[in-house]
Amino acid sequence: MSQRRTSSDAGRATIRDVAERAGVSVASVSRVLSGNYPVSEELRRRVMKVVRDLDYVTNAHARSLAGGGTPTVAILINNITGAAFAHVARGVEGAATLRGWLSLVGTTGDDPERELALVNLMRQQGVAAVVLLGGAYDYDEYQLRMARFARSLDAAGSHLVLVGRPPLEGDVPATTVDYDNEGGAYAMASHLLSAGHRRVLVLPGPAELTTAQGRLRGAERAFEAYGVPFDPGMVRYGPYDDEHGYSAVETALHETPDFTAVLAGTDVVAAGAMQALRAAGLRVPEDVSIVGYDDIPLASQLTPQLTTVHVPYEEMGRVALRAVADRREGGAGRRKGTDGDHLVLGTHVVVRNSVQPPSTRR
Amino acid sequence: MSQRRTSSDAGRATIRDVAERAGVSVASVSRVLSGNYPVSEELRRRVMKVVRDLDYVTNAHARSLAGGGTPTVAILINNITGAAFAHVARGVEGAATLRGWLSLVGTTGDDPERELALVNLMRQQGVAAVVLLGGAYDYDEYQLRMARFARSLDAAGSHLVLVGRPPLEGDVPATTVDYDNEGGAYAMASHLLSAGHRRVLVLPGPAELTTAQGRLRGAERAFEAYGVPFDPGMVRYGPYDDEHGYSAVETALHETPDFTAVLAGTDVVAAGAMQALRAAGLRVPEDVSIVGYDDIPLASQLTPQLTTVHVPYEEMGRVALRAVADRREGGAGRRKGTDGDHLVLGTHVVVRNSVQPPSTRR
DNA sequence: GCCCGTGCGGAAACCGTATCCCATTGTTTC
DNA sequence: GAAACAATGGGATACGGTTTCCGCACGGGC
Repeated sequence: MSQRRTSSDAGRATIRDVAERAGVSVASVSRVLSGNYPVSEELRRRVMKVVRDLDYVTNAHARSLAGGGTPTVAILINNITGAAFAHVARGVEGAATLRGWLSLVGTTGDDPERELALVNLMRQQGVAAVVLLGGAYDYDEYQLRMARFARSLDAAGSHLVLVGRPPLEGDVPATTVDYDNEGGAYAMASHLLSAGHRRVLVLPGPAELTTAQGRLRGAERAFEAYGVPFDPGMVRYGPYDDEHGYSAVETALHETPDFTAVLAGTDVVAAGAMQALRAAGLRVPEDVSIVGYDDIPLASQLTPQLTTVHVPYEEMGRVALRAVADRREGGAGRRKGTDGDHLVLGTHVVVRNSVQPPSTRR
Repeated sequence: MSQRRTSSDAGRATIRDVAERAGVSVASVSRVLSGNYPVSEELRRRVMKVVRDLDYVTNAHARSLAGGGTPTVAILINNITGAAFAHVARGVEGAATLRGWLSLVGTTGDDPERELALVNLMRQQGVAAVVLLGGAYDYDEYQLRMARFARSLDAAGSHLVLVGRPPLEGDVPATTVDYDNEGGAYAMASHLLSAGHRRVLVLPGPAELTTAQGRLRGAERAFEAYGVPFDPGMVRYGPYDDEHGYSAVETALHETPDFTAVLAGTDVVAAGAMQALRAAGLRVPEDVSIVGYDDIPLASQLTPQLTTVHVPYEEMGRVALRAVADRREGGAGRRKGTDGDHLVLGTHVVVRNSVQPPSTRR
């Protein structure tokens, strides 16, 4: 009633149409096309000609129902336009394409409901893996939720991959691809400290986000290592966007104006912070040094170019895909809980022009 | 031989498993789940309980084979990490999600071979539409190639949508969603001219790219309208990236150093140009004014914030999806060549802080 | 009390492809 | 020259759903 095929709807050609028109059986056409069975040259020519004439392509749904089919990987992401995760997506997509895999993309918009709906949708699609990108909100429910996803997917012959999130606790069938978040922050803060900065404004990001927590922890550890007391009053949480960077600096300039450097949780936050400093008549890095995190293209487009922590986002994407591909080839029956299900990639500081020893002027 | 199911592979639960376990027929389960047929409360409860127990989800492939299924839209893009087209992708994806549609993403990497392969792949997937993003290279072959795509997809009950590309000539079953590219460039150039600039360095982009051509044309028209002779020697073609912006300005500072403004084909190019100017000891906008095109987030993150042309990328994505959705609801049999298959969205100048009347100093 | 209409559940026919198994033909070997 | 064999094509079936067509049981009206 709601949907009906009109007779005028030619629809797409089926393998039967091809077989009929070529005067051969359906099985033969299938064999010519998949090429995994010996066929005579004559048959191949006849079939291929009709295929070209009809502009026939096989129906992927039917094919995957019948057993064959292209493996598909689903990429779930909060926000496509975030540069960092766009790079991960590119890594996954690129590696997938290289193997002839397909990639589906869905955005969750930070909504747990949509996340659930999307995971189920992907389960319906029979995807080979679901890759979940981005820092997680560290609510109690998170672990349970992800564990449930992992088990559901696993039971359906699929697999959950967490990228840029903390690994799951316990014996959960999921793979985690992570980077040395805390270590990067440690190195970055050390860089500032060794340049002589002592009063540092820290903008870690949203307090509940695991990446922000790790970056803050790294900074604290660096202060400790340098024997410099860490002042919690210099920490200002807020979203990972330039507006927060701007307003946080603006406020700090009133409340704790003695800082000589800004440790931003993200390059984008650093960009906002830089603007606020400029608006206040302060020069970067002469008056205030500033560093970011992520090393997205923006970092080198700012003036001065931003010293930041390089995170191998694209590589993480590739690694994530390789992990699921390997697991799929190596027999799906691999024992759960085996190692190799938590991969950690390194980070490193990229020194550019936004850091200078503190000026004596301020 | 290559692939075999082990008996230990539980696989996913089928509708038959659910039916059996609930002690009802397969048809009943299907009806409960799709909800388009009256079922007793008792039946619904029984079935839903088993569905939850088994964590069952329907097989999307089987479903779409049998007629139903979620419509899917394919987004084909050169480079996921380009900010502008990431926004279009978000528009498409968001609108798709809103209607319960799915989105597939593929990247072509500017390779015509891959583009062809992907279009065919999407055809196999039976997608409702293929959305092709990005400026096109204006080779002779382009029109033929796209026309072929359009007809193939149309014959298969799908549809081709070109976003940010010039419309196809002749009676081709495709939809184009475009923006007033030339008009935006015209307005942008006029803005510079009315500020008093006469010697303007123009960096339109790659000479063969349709968007670059349009932007250059708009600038020329503005010069004409202002009665200012347009000097072709001030035009420097090159890729849409910051390195080109940098090197073009660097060269120009040697060869034609009398320019007082830079008209960049893209915000990213403008960012590179700005860096080169700074490196040469020139201030923006005091010594040289600079404008971009696209209005991506970067534009407002630079210092000074960039005056640029706003292109409604996300809106274009939404419009593109709406176009295919409408066409699908309104009966696929809509006469080809009817109007409504070329939509043009407006652009406008966003004035920020990177333009100032030319200084007398230089 | 009987008949008929209504509402709900079941059996079966597809959807388009891959593949197993068997039949046929041509080739080789004794 | 016949039999065994390799090569190749065809028929049938399975994949997991949706949907149409039916039949059954139940209830109300006469």
